[in-house]
Amino acid sequence: MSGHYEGLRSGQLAEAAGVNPQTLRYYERRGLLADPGRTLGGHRLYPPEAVTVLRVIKAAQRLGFTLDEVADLLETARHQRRDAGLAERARAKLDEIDRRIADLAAVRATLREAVAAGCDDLMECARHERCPLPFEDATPRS
Amino acid sequence: MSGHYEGLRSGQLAEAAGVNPQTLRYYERRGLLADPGRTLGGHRLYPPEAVTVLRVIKAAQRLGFTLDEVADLLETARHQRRDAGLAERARAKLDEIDRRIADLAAVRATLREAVAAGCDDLMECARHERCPLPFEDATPRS
DNA sequence: TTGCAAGCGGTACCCAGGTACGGGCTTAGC
DNA sequence: GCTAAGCCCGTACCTGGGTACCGCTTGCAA
Repeated sequence: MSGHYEGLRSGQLAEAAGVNPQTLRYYERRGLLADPGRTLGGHRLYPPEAVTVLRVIKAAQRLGFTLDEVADLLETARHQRRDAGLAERARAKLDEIDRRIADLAAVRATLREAVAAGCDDLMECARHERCPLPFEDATPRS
Repeated sequence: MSGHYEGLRSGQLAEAAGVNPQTLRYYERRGLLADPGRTLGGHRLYPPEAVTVLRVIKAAQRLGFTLDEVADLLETARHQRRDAGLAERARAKLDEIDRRIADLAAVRATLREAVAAGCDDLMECARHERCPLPFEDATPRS
């Protein structure tokens, strides 16, 4: 019964989840982590499930969701709403990622052409026509 | 002979190149744009070639080069050095882009699996095993 | 009981690539 | 000569995802 509390201190949670302790406070401010309980002295005391929440956050980040999107996803999950669950947002994110891949593929093609054409000096290429580099203004496209 | 100067004022150059006038000063600070001449009153006066330089910068950015890399590329071009021309850096950038595409493709595959598996709630998935989402810690891989 | 690590809140800083603001000058046209 | 627009410089702000520093308080064990 040594007067210590149940749960994890911020340092322990940070350690367990592999993040910086400061990041916990940051996530709390951003609404990703619910306000934890406190000891009498005001130190944070997290329930063990917090480790899972952090792992979920990191997994979602790896899938390309921003912290705002993750906060939203968690909020939806907490309130059992069905308005736009993970599946739908995952589909939207898939489209986004497909677009990013397409953009990168276009850039890759251009770079390949530049290498193939033997471009070796940007300014030179810009002057002497017939260089594959896209000097004309960007097509906004969005 | 109305007493006005030859060349472009910053507003004209910005307009011609499709950038914000503030961006010109920013590029100057970053070493991408050489210090232009000045009028007697201290206003910048750019040679017409500056438009080309700006187009080159924008083209290189579109190809995924950072401003520091572009500054380097232009510096190399100006001094006629052969130490690591555009071609070599373009090849390095190609590899970088290939890696980014591969990362995105992996994320895409995971998202597809999650959608296919019918995941609709992050926290639920994290608890009930057999969800394809990568909750285990990231493989650093770099 | 006392010593010291760990945690507290608030604020500032980091990266890139810009953009905005404000007070005061210059320039161009009439 | 006058006026309006344009430009000067310095500085602060923005996004996104954190990280660091500070002086002070708590927790806990020897």
